[in-house]
Amino acid sequence: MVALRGVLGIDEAGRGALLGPLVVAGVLAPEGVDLEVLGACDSKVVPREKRKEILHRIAQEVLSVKVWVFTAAEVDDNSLTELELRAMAALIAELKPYRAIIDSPVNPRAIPSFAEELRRRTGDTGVELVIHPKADRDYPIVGAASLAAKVIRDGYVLVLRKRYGYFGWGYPGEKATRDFVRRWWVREGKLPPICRSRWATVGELIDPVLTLGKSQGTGA
DNA sequence: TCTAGCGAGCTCAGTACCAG
DNA sequence: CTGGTACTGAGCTCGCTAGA
Repeated sequence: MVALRGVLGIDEAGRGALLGPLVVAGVLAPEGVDLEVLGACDSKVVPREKRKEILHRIAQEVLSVKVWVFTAAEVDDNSLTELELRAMAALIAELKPYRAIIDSPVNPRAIPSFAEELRRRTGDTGVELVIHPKADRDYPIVGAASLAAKVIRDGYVLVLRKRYGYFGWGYPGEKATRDFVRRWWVREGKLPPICRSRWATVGELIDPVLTLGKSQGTGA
């Protein structure tokens, strides 16, 4: 296979979610392609229903769009940073970009050690690593990856809803998500298989007595 | 009515600091 | 030197408000 050298943007979706997968996406494009014109930007400012349409346009102009999906069980067994390192190293190894621009998943002070570890894992690919906080906002190629990750995660969520029932988008702040976990716990006596059991929120949801005790203790 | 902007509240991980 | 804790900052979405 002939390597198509280009710029790779990497971003993830679902990091803070309680239910559903963590998705890491990479978009490889030739340098010079104006993805901003196509709508590539920080996915947080794009309405959910428009993301798919923009991604479709972007996909027609880039060399490759790849995603890695980690289940809730995998998130339970590994740190989020470890999983992201794994996906990023695999994306770089497979797509062989000359430059990879990554939305930093770690504290700015931790970027040097994160970059060193990623470089160790990518070996002698010669890739230039650019790790930047809020890169999805500042680099259209990372914005495109951000959109891809969110669209793919949304797709997974829709499939999971069909199988397990409605649970919102899986974030702790959503009532639907919390209600779903509570109901499942009451009905099944265990956590749903799509739930990240080590999240602190889970303990509060399935142990209302403890939570009540805590709220009573801190109140009044 | 729709969209954009901002803040709130949730998560985790890395670093710095302090006590033993 | 080691281990625990606090702080900081990254991610995520939702909900409210203002303006077009």
